[in-house]
Amino acid sequence: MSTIEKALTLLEHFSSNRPEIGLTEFKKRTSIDKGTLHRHLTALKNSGFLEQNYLTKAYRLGPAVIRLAAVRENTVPIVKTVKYYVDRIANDIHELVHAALPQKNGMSAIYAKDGGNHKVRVNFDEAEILPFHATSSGLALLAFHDDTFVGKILSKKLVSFTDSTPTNAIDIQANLETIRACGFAFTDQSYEDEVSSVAVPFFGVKGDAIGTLAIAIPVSRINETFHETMITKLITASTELCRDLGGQIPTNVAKAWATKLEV
Amino acid sequence: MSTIEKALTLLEHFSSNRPEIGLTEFKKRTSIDKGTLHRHLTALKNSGFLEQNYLTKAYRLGPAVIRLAAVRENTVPIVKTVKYYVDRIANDIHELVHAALPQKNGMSAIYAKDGGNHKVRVNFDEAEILPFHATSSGLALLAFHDDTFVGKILSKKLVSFTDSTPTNAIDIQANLETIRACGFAFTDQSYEDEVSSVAVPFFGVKGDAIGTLAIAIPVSRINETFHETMITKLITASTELCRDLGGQIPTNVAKAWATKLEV
DNA sequence: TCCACCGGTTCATTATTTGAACCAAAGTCT
DNA sequence: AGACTTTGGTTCAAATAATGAACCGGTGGA
Repeated sequence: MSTIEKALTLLEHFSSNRPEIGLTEFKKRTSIDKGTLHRHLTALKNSGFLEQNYLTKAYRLGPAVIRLAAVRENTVPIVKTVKYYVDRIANDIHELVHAALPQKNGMSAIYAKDGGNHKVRVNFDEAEILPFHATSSGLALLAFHDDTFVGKILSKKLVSFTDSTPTNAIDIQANLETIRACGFAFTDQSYEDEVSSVAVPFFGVKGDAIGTLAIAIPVSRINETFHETMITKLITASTELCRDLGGQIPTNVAKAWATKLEV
Repeated sequence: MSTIEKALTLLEHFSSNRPEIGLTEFKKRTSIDKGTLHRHLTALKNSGFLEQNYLTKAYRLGPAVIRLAAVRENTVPIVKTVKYYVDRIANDIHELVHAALPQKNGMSAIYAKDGGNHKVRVNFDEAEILPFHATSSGLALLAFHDDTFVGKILSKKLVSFTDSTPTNAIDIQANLETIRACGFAFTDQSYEDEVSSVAVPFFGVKGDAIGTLAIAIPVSRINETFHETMITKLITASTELCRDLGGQIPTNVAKAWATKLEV
């Protein structure tokens, strides 16, 4: 791993929950030498990717990322495009809907909308990293991503979040096979207790999965017909989204989705 | 300069105008060796900061920046806060208003709104880098930034964009002195022909300039009273913005602004 | 006053970065 | 068709930058 990658990996530690991280805390989280860490953090600071809380000396993300995101969104307006469909589904089914993109170690939600007026609702932290193996978003993406990537992810230690988190690579591989066949992923309390979720991938120009649309829902509100409704809504939205983005739905997925919609 | 900083500098070359850059084009723009460039670009790609157009092999910004910007905006909601004031001024004076943050080599607009219904309007490219020495935004920021930073900027070669672009460091230093005294910056066709602009800084917790609010306007529509109106609107907005962000307006600026508002 | 903890720095050792030359593929001109 | 150009990408010895154990100085308790 190059120095550049090592340094950029540090940025992954920031999230809405953990917006500021000090030198010592970084050391605990990474087991990189303090000297090295300091030099990397300083480099990131000099480049505008980090800035320091001048009182606590803790680091937080800097203004450079704002500009880059604006350029990216100007180039490939995924967030804007995805927003329309997430909102539509959320308003339709009154549950928490989100869209996520893959990062190195998991999916990152780029937009979420809770269409619910329920008292019990799924708590959702935007910009958190959702682990690939424990979430429907993650599995839906892996199922349609290249094998080397999947292999890399599944060869790492698979953290257990609940009693139902799948941690056996072989089981997961089998599940991915199922997901490939039916075109969507379903998980039951594998990341958070009492929460189930359904996800479908959406595809880029090469027919590769570039992101996911997903619904998270308290297990108490799931039943057979609602399950079907969610899947139908997701499939329809993803189909339109792929068209908007100029993406290509792989033929076998298109077929699986078509049969699902017919029923 | 560390390897990390060198690599991150590459990201500055992307803008809305130039969303994709190939290896050879990078080489032309940077005079860095092709081998090195390729390794850096690959590292950025591996980290999700870049992705490649699979047909042309050109690089463009990747999905990692979206997540980071979301976290940053969650941590320090500058864009959201600034939007309110930019919109307000734009609707008031019917001209192009924007807010910008400093990057390494210039200001980067984070939000812009054209409140105008004129036929002649200023063309504005969001996420473009506005050079410090040639724009009112840039000068307004430099005037209230630390001297070492200013020195570093002014010691570089100052590119000329129009016949009126100031390229003499001493003249600019003198101008900064004036800006410090009156609390705002004014430029006349120094970056684009036929366009004038006015800018005020806004301040962070330490009383340091962290960004600017600015108005760009075709020279044909400028007159004495409108000039004053613009400055008043900007000063009022920046004062409120600093309050929202928990920023501290340096006492001499506060004084200058107060006298300006009284008139 | 002492001690622990914080961010930050130093410098000899070590490992990575660098870049000139090279390769392969795709396009372009004759 | 064949030569030439331009593209992205790779190689490996030489040059340079990254590394990390030990150290520094300030701060906030006990």
